[in-house]
Parts: sequence; structure tokens; C-alpha cells
Amino acid sequence: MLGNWMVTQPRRNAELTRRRILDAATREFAAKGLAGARVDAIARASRANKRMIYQYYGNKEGLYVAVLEATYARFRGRERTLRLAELDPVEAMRRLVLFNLDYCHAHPEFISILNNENLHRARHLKRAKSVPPLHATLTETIGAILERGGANGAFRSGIDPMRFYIALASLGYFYHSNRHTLSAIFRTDLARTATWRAYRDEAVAMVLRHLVPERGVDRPRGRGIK
Amino acid sequence: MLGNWMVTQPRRNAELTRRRILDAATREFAAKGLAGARVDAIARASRANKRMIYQYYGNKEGLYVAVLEATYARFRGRERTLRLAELDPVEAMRRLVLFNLDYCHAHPEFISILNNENLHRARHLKRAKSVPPLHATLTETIGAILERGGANGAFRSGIDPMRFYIALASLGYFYHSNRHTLSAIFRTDLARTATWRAYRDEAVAMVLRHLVPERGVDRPRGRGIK
Amino acid sequence: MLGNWMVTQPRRNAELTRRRILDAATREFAAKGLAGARVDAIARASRANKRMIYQYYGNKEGLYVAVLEATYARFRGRERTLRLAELDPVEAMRRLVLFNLDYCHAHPEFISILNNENLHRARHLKRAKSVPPLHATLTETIGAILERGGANGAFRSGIDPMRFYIALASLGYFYHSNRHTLSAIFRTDLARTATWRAYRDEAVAMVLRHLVPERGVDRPRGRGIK
Amino acid sequence: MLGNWMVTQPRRNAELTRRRILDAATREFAAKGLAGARVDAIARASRANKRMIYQYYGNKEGLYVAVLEATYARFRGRERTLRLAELDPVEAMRRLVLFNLDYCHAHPEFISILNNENLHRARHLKRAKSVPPLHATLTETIGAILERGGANGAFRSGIDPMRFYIALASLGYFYHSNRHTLSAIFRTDLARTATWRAYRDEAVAMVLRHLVPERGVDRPRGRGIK
DNA sequence: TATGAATGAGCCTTCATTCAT
DNA sequence: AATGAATGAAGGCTCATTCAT
Repeated sequence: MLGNWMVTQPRRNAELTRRRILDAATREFAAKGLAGARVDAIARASRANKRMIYQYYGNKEGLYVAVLEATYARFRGRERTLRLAELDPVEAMRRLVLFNLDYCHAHPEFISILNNENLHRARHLKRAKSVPPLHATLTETIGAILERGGANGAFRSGIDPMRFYIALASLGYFYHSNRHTLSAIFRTDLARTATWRAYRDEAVAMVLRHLVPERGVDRPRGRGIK
Repeated sequence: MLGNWMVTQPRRNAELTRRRILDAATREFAAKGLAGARVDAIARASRANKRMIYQYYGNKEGLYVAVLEATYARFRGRERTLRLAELDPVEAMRRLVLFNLDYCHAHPEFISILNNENLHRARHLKRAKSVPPLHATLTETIGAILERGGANGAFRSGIDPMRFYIALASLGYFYHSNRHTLSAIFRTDLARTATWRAYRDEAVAMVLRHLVPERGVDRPRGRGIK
Repeated sequence: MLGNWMVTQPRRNAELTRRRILDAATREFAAKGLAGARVDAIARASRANKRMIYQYYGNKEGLYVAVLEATYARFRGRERTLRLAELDPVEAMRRLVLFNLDYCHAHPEFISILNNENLHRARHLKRAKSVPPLHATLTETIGAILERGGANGAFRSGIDPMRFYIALASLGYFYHSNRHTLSAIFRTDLARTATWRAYRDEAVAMVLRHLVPERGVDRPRGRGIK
Repeated sequence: MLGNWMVTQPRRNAELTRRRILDAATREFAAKGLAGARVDAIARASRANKRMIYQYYGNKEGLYVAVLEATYARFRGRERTLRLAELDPVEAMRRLVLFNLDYCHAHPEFISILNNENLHRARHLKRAKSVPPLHATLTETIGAILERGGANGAFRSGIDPMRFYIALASLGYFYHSNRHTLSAIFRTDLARTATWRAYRDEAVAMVLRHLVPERGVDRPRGRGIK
């Protein structure tokens, strides 16, 4: 008996099971949506059993909320590593756009989960306590870069951070969220690396170009306007 | 009263019933997705009964395919009324962008249905015989405008029609497809008309600006920039 | 207008439709049983429509009863053409056995319909007014042959007509009613003509042999036995 | 009371539930056929619930196949207890015939299930992996008895085992499979014990008589017949 | 903590039958 | 006489969830 417990399952097994369930659930919800996902499938894929799921997450919807929170946390967590405040405004913007494009490319489950949540009119997102803090400083961060760029003449002034962010985000998101229908419509395969790279470059250019000051407008001309 | 009965719809009208079912189904699939939609709900909402649905559309999936086809047909049908070929390139582009933005705004079901179809990896779209012809000339149409603009100096040259169209389409699509999560994140309501109008204008500007030739590149300007 | 009605459908169309429905129903009930048969399928196969079926036969069960009656009528009708009373007893019996064997071979629907009716414990047969008269003289007919044979020394005496008829009928019926499972079990194909012929000959022999008087029993042989 | 609880069936017992479902299903399929049987009725009768049926047997057809296999297994299992090889040929045959007759009498579900399976052209039987082995030695067993009987002069020679077995089996099978229609036709009740006994004796006699060598053929007898 | 067994509600689908023309 | 449209009831099957061990 003595010392035997060390040989048996490690004590953090519970935490591990939770995690395995969450991962499997993320895949299942991303692949099938909330209504299409099967609790059985999640139990099987996570090598846990259904009772555990209910133990840890209450019910299917609770599990879905947990998946949603984790999905947002991963995304914003990565975004925060960009350290945009430390960069030159143009460089910061380029990095932000690229991050958005690349994240959508690398994380199809992010797209799927968000699409599904929008189908449900963000009902679960509103229940997710951990999400709002993640975005608390987002507008400010973007706004600060835009202002710095405006101040040093790199950007036009008067650009609204939220509107700009939405436009910026849309470019990578849509390409991937709609890649199956678009591929069918254009009779090509958007998943091909070359196709994606070309689009990505164009998207970056498009966003940055949008920030460039108008010729002879933002570059003060004598006494000011009016 | 007299002669009035001829005007009222006959109790038995196959075409009308088909149509009522299709309309109700479009709403239900848009609101709940394929898996979440209930055949019962569609029967009730269409004032038909379940048996009729199976009579006319085979099964739930067949009905979904029909909805998908009708949804695409409406969209491309409207798009074709723009008569872009007859317009000045810049004006044509502005109209195309505006159409895309406004259609997404006016037709939330278009967004939902497409999102759902992408969840299913366009499986049903590939079965929909009537869809490919709708897009047969899309790339050519865009390409022709871009070329005309390139020829008269209004646009940069070398822009790929498909990439450009995807970028263009993404701006309105994403705003609406993700309006619920974005509204939650930014603690605002993207459905407000003013918010939408402001975004819309910026999106138009962004796309058109992207087409404008580079200073000193397409139109050489003395010394050049360093 | 004049004389035109001759060109249109013949007046006996109704009778023809009834008949087409009955034939199609016989095939459907034989192939699928009462529960498995589909009114739709019968309507389609008879090139009539469902309303006609209900017009002529009341409902599915009424149609089934009609099929049952027609099936028995055909069988006994053919049997009556054998004119057994006019034949030598041995020849009459041979002919009766052969008829039973061959009818089962030629009319699989007879087997199927009867099997199905037995599944229903002859519930519909009891409702079928036209059937009892068909069998009114069956026992007497068999009994008469047996008696004639007994009298002229060709058959043993004391054979019960009903028991004998059942045994006789079983040989052809079972071979065909169970030909699919038997074919699977014996890994052969009972539908092959040669296989059937060989069985048929043996069955005839078996029945006739059964009628032959015992040696030294029915034909007293000197002083008694042993 | 003490220790008694170990003996009572546990509330959760998969094997028992499986068995209860199978038994109830056998009764239902025998009474109504595959198409007429109701999964609901089986669930109710087995004191299980529908979900369990699908858990254990996949679907209605899977359950039906299981019933079919169990039905054949019971029959052949009993048959194998006859130990025919150890008996005198005549006695062995008598026992085999009696067994067949009595089994059909005692197991109406055997008849019904087989009839139904033949309606489906043995489609499910072919799927039933466990059935072919049950019959692997059937022909050989019968053949061996016939040969032994031929060798010691008790039987005619040249009798084909399969044909003989089919004829033998038909006698009991048909009487019971068609007892409802036959009872109606002959206006008697074949279920009455006396009626059955009398038939049974005659059937045994018929089969055994068929095996007896011909007079003056197998055992040459002076002048011969003309 | 972990798990196989069990369940009731509900979903998609089908069917026999009737209505309106 | 004939037909396409319509319907309510029910059947097979699935799912999220809970029970008993």
C-alpha cells in the first residue's frame, strides 16, 4: 500500500480530463455547430465519459460557453503578445493586420465557433464573464496607434478605431469563413498556399494604403482649412 | 362579394404551397442552421403540413438545398441588375461595392445561410445544379471593369479580379455576419443606422482608394520619392 | 362531336381499372405482405390513382380481401378443371398431387398471399364470403377417390381425406414457400429446374406409395401373419 | 433476508436486458412480421425502452436478424441433441421426423419467423453470420443414416438427403404454418390435440413407408411384376 | 473519480386516407 | 370517372441527460 498512490493516476488527472474534454469539444463544436455537435462524440473523442462532461461543465451549453471563452482567450492572448505599443505606427499596423490574417488562417476553429455564436446572436457570449475584460483595451490600443501615426504624419487623421478594426479583421475572416463556398463559386481552391499568400499580401496593402494621408490634404497647406 | 371568389387564392395551389414552404424554410434555416432547424416549425410557419414538405422537397436536406439555391439566385439576380458594363469604371466599382454592402445589410438570411453552408464545407452547394451558372461570368465582369479602369488611368494595373472581389465582399459580409459578437465586444450596437452608415462609407473609400494608381509609380512625377 | 365518344375511353374502362388495380395489388401484397404493401405503390403500378382504389375497394384491407378471394378462386378454379371423378383412382391421385406441386411452382403469389393470411390468423379469410363455397366439396372429392381406390384394392382403406390432403399439399407448398431459406441453408438453388423436377418426382412417389396397401395386411394372405 | 439481495437481479444488467428485448422481439416479429412489428411494442413488452433496443441491436432490422439467428440456433440446437448417429437407422429416422413435427407444433414462432424471412427472400438470413455453421453437417447427418439403412436393407438405396429432408420437414411445417387457413377451409380446428395427433402419426408413417425397399426390386421375389 | 445502463422527449419521415376540383 | 393536393396519426430513430454501481 505504501507509496503506491504515486504509481496510480497523477493527482492532476482531473485537470487533465477537463482539458481533454475542452479540446475535444472545441473540435466538435467547430465542426458541427452547437446544435449539430454530439455529447457522445465529445465523450468518445476526449476519452472521458459523458458523466464527466456533466460533472465539469454542467450541460452541453455550459461546455459550449467554456469553449467560447477559451477560444476568445487564446485569440486575444496571442494578440497581446504583439506589443504593438512599442512599435512604429506603420509597423504596428502591419503587424496587427498580419496577425489577424494569419490567425484566421491557422485557427479555423476560431472562425467556426464565432460563426456559430453569431447564429445564436451572441447569446452565450453575453453569459461568458471572462470575455469582456479581454477586449477592454482593444479600442484604446488601436486608437493609440492611429493617433501616433496621425501625429507623425504617417496616417490620415480622423480614423475611427472600431470601424477600422472591423474592416481590418473582415479581410482575413471572410476569406476563411467562406472559403468553401468561394472555392466552389470560383472553381479554385482557396486553401492552396499560393492563393492564400497572394490574397494576404493584397489585403495588407489595402489596409495600409487606406491609412496613408491624402495628397495635399492632410499635409497642412498654409493657414489651415475652413 | 360578387366575382370576388375568383380573385382569392384557390385552396389547392401547388406552386403557392411550394413557395410558402420555401420562404418559411429560408427563415428557419437562417435563424437556426440546418441542424437546429425544425421541420415541424417550417410546416407550421408555412401553413402547410409536414407531408407536403416531403412531397415537394424530398427531405430536410433537399429543402435546404432548395433554400440555398434560391438564396444564391436572389443575390446574383440583383447583382446582375447593376449593369456595371455600361458605367464608367470608377462608378461601376463604387456601385458594386455599395451593392455588396447594402445587400448584406438588407438580407441577413443571405449571411446566415452562407455561414451555415460553409460549416458544412459547401457540401450542399456542390449538389446544387443551378448555382454554378450564376457565377459563370462573375470573374469576367469584375476583370473587365478593372481592365477598363487600368486602360484609362483610373486604376492601378495588375489587380486580380477574384482576390479583389473577395476583399470587397468581405467588408460588408463580416460586419453583418459578426455583428452580434462585435456588438458585444465593442459594447455598442452595430445595427444602429448611423454606425452602419459610417462604416459603409469608410468601406467604400477603402476599396476605391485601393484601386487608385500609386503616386510616382503609375503616373511618374518628376523626382520620385525616396 | 358526333360519334366522338367511341374514340374516347371504352365504357368498360371501370371494370378494366378494377382489374388492373387487383393485379397490381396481388403483386404488391405477395411481394411485401399486408403491412409492408404500399397503397401508393399499387396506385402507381396499376396506372390508376389512389382515389380509385378507395372508390372500388373501400380501403387497404378491403383490397387485400379482394386479392385473397381472387387468389383462392383461381386456385380452386384450376383444380376443378382436373375432372378427377372421371379418372382411375391412382391416376386421379397422381394428377391431384402433380397439380398441387405444379401450381405452387407456377404461382408464387399463391404461396405468399396464403402465408400472409396465416400470419393474420385467417382473419380476412373469414370475412371473405366467396371462399367457403369454393371448398365445399373438396373433402368429398378426395374422399370419393380414396374410396374408389380402396374398393378396387389400389389403396389402403381407412385414409382420412383431410389429413391426406394436407400431407399431399404440404410437399409442394413448403418447397416453394421456404425456397429462399432452404436454398441458403443447403447452399444450392431450389429454383433450378432440375432440382425442382427431381424433388417433384420424389414427392409424387412418396404420396402414391403411401396409398399402396400393406403387404399381407390389406390383402389377406392365407392364414394370418406369423 | 440476509444475503438475499445478492440473488435478486441487479437493476442494471445489460445481458438480461438484451435477452428480454430479444424474447419480446421474437414474439412481436412472429406475431406481426417485420413490417408489422412495432419497436414501441417490443420496448414495452420487454420492460426496456426504445433507446436500449437501438443501443444493443442497432436498428429494427438488426434486431430482426438477431431474432432470426436465435431462432435457428434454438432449432438446430435441439435437433443436435437427438444423437441420431447412435441409433438404428429406422429408429433414427422416426426420431428425426417426430422431432420435426413436434418442434413445429411446440414452436409457432419458428414457423412465423421463417415465413417472414422467406417473404424477404432470405435477405437477412444471408447477413446472419452465425447461421451457416449450424447447417454445415445437416446433409451429411441425414445422408449417413440413409446409407446405414441402405446397407442393412432397411431403406431403399439412392435417396437424396436434401430432397428427403425437405419432404420430411414439409409435413409438420405446412400443417402449422397454414393451420389458420386450413382450419377455415375444412371448417375444423387443426389446433385440437386429437386432430394433430392423428395427422402426426400419419405423417410419420408416410415418411417411413417411403424409405422401405420396393417389393421385388431391392429384395427380388420370384417372378416379378408385370 | 469514474462508468455502463437507462430514459423521456422530440425529431425526421412515412402512411393510409380524404378533400376539392 | 378521374386526379393532384392535403392531412393527422404514427413509426423508426436519436439526443441530452440522469441513475446506479
